[in-house]
Amino acid sequence: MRGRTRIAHLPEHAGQEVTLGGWVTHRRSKGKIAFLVVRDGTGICQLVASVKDVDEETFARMEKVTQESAVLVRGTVREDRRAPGGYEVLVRELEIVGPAEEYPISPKEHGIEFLLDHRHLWLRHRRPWAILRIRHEIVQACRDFFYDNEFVLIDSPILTPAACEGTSTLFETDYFGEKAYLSQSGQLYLEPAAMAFDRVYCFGPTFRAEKSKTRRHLTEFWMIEPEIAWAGLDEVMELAERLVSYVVERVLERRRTELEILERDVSKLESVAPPFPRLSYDEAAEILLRPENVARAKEAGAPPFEPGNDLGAMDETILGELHDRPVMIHRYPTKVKAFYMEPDPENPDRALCVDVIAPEGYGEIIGGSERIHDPELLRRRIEEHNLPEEAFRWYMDVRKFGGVPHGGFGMGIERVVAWICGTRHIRETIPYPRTINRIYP
RNA sequence: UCCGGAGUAGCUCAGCUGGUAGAGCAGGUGGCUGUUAACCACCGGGUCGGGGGUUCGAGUCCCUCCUCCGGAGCCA
Repeated sequence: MRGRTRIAHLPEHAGQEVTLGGWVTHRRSKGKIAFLVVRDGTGICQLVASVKDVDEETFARMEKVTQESAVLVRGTVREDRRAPGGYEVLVRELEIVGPAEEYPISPKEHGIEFLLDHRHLWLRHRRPWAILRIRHEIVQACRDFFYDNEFVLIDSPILTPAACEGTSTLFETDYFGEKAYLSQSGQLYLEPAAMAFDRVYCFGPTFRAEKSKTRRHLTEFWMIEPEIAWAGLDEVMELAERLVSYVVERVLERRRTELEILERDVSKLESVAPPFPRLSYDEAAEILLRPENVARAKEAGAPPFEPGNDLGAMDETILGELHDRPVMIHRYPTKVKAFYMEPDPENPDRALCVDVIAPEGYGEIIGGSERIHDPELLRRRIEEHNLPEEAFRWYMDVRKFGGVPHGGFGMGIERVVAWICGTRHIRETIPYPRTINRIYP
């Protein structure tokens, strides 16, 4: 609507008459004076009307308008420290554009199931507002980072003919009579593109039919995946720490208000800067096997760490707590990792891979590796993993036609948002979460 | 899939050793000239998750199924 002032810009209009459009969040009437708090997506603003300043009908509307009704207001902006945000609008005219029925989300507490059932309305509230604006900043920061570092955006397909890392966790769908699967990673498509563009990345939704029921899992989540030609594990790790540090810095710089709404302890984020501590799997294993850490895991009821196995949630928490910034764990046992990871030439039982573990128990946010570039080794691995060779023919071509060392990683956006926002559960970090038992709204 | 917990008003919950349903918020009506999740008074609101059983009597005890929550594994 032309001439509408948005609430975020009210301070620039102090003393002037403005038109606001917004939704009513609270109504407080007090006899001959009435207060309305409205929200317009950019901020919140208190409206005030006194019975002697407005006509009878306008005052009656102030007192009657229901929560979440859409209103259009004309009035004068005034600085007043009693108003939330420091500015309020003295109402002259109030039009109820879209009246609201009885609104289900009341100002008191609600359970998570109820809120998720009403996610489409819950989005209007402060906490989702803050989290999703930080998500927006994180995504934009990633895009800026890759642009500034000369990465080319190569989006990967979502409908795919075969698995990247095994078929058990794929969503299957029909593709004109053939089986197709929703993508669980863009990586296989990025590797060929890295040979064409040098540095590439993709960013899109990925789908995993894992029956995970934890606060770190979604069945549909967004992943940002860079891939670089001529890169080894060290370059992959450097890129990861630079990206994560840049993202955190951007949020601290531009989303202070949102972090305050979430009551995030920002001192925990301010220490995030390169270099991140690097720990080999074997060094991590040594730490996890110390008596105090074994006892700690036992106390929490977590399964004990077994050397040679992947790290569990508790193991990641213990390792993450040792540092004030994300920790990078590299060179996991080859057998617990994906088929395409390059073995360490110094110890082929270890893969040239890295997981980045966020602090404060938020767990793995990045998984990456150097990729196998020798065609014969890759062929053997595909065979060992019982993967259909035919489906990987084009992937083999990356090695057959000028194979070079290359590597990259995937970063789960929602986990990064959860960590930076300090939200306990990942389902709040995406507008419409998809979990094992939720596909509504 | 496994382990633990919970389903009672629109929402969040209380309801003891079995005796026939309650509070706050939300909604409605009225009052109040600076409220801040405003306040005060009054009013309406329930197949106690479904099914079965024990009992004179079940929200409460037993069996069973369903749903959700927390955690594990798997992963980003």
